Amino acid sequence: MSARPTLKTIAGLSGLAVATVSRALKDAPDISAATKQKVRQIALEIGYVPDRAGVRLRTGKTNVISVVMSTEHEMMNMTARLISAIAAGLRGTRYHLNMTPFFSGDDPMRPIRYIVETASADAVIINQVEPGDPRVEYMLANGFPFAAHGRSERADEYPWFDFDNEAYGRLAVRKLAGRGRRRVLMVAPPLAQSYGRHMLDGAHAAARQTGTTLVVADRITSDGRIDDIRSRVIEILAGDPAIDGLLAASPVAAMAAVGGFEAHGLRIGRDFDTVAKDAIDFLRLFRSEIMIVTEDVARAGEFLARAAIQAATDPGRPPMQFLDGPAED
Amino acid sequence: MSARPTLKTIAGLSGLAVATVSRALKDAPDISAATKQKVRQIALEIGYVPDRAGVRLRTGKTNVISVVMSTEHEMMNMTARLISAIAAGLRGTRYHLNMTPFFSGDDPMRPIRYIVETASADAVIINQVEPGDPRVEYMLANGFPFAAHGRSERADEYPWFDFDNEAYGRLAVRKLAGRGRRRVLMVAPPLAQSYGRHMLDGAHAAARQTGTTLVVADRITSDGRIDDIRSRVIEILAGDPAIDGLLAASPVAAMAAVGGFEAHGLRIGRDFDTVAKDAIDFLRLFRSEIMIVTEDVARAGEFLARAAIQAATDPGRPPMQFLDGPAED
DNA sequence: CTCCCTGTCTATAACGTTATAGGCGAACCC
DNA sequence: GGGTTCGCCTATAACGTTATAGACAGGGAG
Repeated sequence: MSARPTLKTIAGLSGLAVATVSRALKDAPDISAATKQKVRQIALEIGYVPDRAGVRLRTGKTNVISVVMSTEHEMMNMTARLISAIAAGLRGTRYHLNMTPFFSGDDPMRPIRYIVETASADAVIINQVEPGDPRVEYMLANGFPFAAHGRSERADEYPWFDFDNEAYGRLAVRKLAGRGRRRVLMVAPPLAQSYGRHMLDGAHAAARQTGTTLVVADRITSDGRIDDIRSRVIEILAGDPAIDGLLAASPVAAMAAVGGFEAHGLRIGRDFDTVAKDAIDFLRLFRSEIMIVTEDVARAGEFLARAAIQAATDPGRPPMQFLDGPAED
Repeated sequence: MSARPTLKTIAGLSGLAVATVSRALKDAPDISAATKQKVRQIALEIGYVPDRAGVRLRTGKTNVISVVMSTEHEMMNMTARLISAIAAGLRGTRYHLNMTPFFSGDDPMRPIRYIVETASADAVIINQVEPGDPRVEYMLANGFPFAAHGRSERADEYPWFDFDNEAYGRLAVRKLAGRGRRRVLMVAPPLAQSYGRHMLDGAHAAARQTGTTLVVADRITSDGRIDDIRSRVIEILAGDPAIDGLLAASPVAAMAAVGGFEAHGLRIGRDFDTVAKDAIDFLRLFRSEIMIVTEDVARAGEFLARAAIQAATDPGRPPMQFLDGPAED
C-alpha cells in the first residue's frame, strides 16, 4: 500500500533535487544527458505519473477536452458516435474527455460559460453549429480554444470539421433524377442550423440543373418526431400525387417518410425512390432499398479531437479545418 | 480582464484571513454567524467558485465521476442513453462527468487501473457486469468507490442498478403463451454476461409453468451482427417449422429475427408473435406489432449517478441497490 | 593569479486550498 | 485579582508541480 510516487520520490531515490527531476523529465536543455537518463529510468521503474492537480494548479493546464453537446432525442444516436469517435481520437494523448451535456430547456451557453470562466478545460468541442452561433461568438471573443462540428459565418477563424451537406444535396437529387424521378419531396433539416441551409442549397442547385422539381416538406423537419413526419408526408402526398422521389436528411426521417409513402400503397423502387443520409449505418440494416449516402462520423470525431488539441497547444497555428465529401454507397 | 476570484480575493475584500474565509464558506462551527454572512455575501457578489485543482491537490477529492464503458457496436445505443442519463443525474451536483471508453481489443481493466492508481476520479461507473467480473473484484479489493449497471456474485458488497431480466424472461414467455404460442424461439444475450443468464432462467421457468417449449437459438446472441442473426433464424425455422413465437433480448435482435421469420413468408400476429425488450424506444417507432417490454435507462442512469456519489462521499453507508421491474407496454 | 564563462544543478517561491495548532480578548468562576 | 474557559479568528504548513534566479565547480583566456 505504498503511496503514489511523486517527483519527491524520484528525488529521494536519485539524490537529485525535485526541481532537477522535474526539468530532467521535461528534457530541459541545462540537464546533462546522464542525469536525464537516470531520472527517466527511475521514473519508469516506479511508474511515476505526474499528478494532474499539481500540474493544473501550477500551469493552469487541465489536460481536459470538454465535449459540450445536447444528448437527447434521435440526435443522440449520431452525437453518441461522435463522442465515441472523439474519445478514440484522444486515446494515447494525455487528454481526458469530459462531458458536459445540456438538456432541452437548458441554456446551451451555460456549460460553455462555466468552462471558460473556471478554465476547467483546455479546449471545448461543440456540434450543431448555427449561423451566428452564440457559443462560437463567445469563445472567439474570449480567445478560448475550441473545435466545432459544423460551420458558422466566421468559420475562417476557428477549427472545424464539416460534412459537405451541399454536395450531399446535389448528389441526392442527381441520383433521383438519374432514376428518372421528376418530383422530389425533401424532408429537410431545421433551417436554423447551418447544415440544413447547405443541404437545401445543394438540392435546389441540382434540381435546377436536372430539371427536377423540389418540394420541400413544410411544417416538419428531419429531426422531428416520427409520427409527425409520417402523417405530414401522408397529407402532402394526398395533395400532390405526382411526387415520385424522396430526399431525407436523416435515417430516422427516411424511415418515417417512407412509411408515409407506403401508407399510400406506394412501393419503393417501383413508385418512388429514396435517398437518405446515414451516419450510423442504420438504413443499410433495415431498409437497404433506400439509396444511402454515408456520413463518416468516426473521421469527424478523430479530426475534432486533434483539432481541439492543436487549438489548445498551438493557438498560433492556422486552425485545422476539413470539409468531408459524401461517400456514395 | 480581471483574474478569477480566489479565497485571497475575498480575504482582501473582507479584511479576514484566507483560512477564515475558507472555514466560513465551509460553515465551520467556530466562525461567527455575522462573519459567515459577510463572507458568503462577498463570495456571491464576485462569483467565487472554488478552484478544482486547489481543492484536489489539498484534499485528494477530484469531484469527478468516471464512466468506463465500451462505446461500440449496437450496444452503443443503450450505452449512450445510459451515459446521458448519468449526466442528467449529475446535474446540479458538483461532480463532473469523465468518459473513459475502451474499445474492442482494449483491456477493460486498463482504464480502471489507471483511474484507481492515479486517483483521477472519486468514483467509477461501469456497465455490462459479468459473473466474476475482474473490474468489480479489483475495485472491491482496492476499496475504490464504484457503482455498476448489473450484478455479479458479490452484488451484496457494492452499489448497483439492474433491470430484472429474470422477470422479463418470465413475462415474455407468459405473454407469448397467453396468445396461444407453444414453441418459442429465443435470441438470447451472451451468456457470459450476468443479465443473459438471468433472462434465460426466467424464460425457462415460465416455459415450464406454461407448458411452452423454449428453443434457444444456438450460434447467435442478441448482440451479434444483424445479418448473422437473420440468416441463422432462417436456418432454424427451416429445420423447426413449428416455432410460433419469438423472444428477443434486444430491439436490434428483434428486428433481425423478425426479418428471418418474414423471409419464410410468416406474418407477425398471424403466424407468430414476438416479444422484445427495448431500452431505446426503437421498436415502438418501427415495428409496433411487436410486444414491447421497456427497460427504463433514464432511471438507471439517474440512480447510478446518485449511487456513485454516495459511494464516494459516504463509504460507510450500505450501498444503494435497485432491481428494476420490466414495464409492460 | 584573477576573471569570466559554461555547464550543471539547486533553493525558493508560487499556484489555491484546507487541516492543525495556536493566539487573543472577553467573560466567567472562585 | 488570578486563573480558567469560551468564542472567534489567524499563522503556518502542506498537497505536487514548475518558473525563476542563483549557486557552484571546472575550464579557458588574459
